[in-house]
Amino acid sequence: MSERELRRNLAILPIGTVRELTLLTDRQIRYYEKNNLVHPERGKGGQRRFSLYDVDQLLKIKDYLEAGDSIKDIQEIFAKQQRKAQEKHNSQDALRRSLQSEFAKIGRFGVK
DNA sequence: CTTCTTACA
DNA sequence: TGTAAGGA
Repeated sequence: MSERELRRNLAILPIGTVRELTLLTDRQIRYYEKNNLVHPERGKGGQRRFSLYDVDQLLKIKDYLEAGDSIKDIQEIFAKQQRKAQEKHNSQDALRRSLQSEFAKIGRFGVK
């Protein structure tokens, strides 16, 4: 994982901050978590710690809900997005391996 | 004071 | 979804 991704997924925001950032109520945020739409970590005392990624997901949830989608619809949308992201990663990984292989061949001919 | 869970005159 | 209750 890149450092950029790591920071985006750093869970440090308390629910109060997330509430202000998303304009959602604590009730709604916890409800969406119960429905597996967001997965905040738990810190001391069982308190939720959200990452910027979680905030982003919550904003998407709000938009989808306002667009008329149900919780289930959103669960499916996220599942689909996750599959696509996975495929993209696999693809990039394959390209990386391919390039590494090509450069290795060139290297063997002593080109410096 | 903030957050957590549970429950519903 | 809101909100009260009772702890942490």
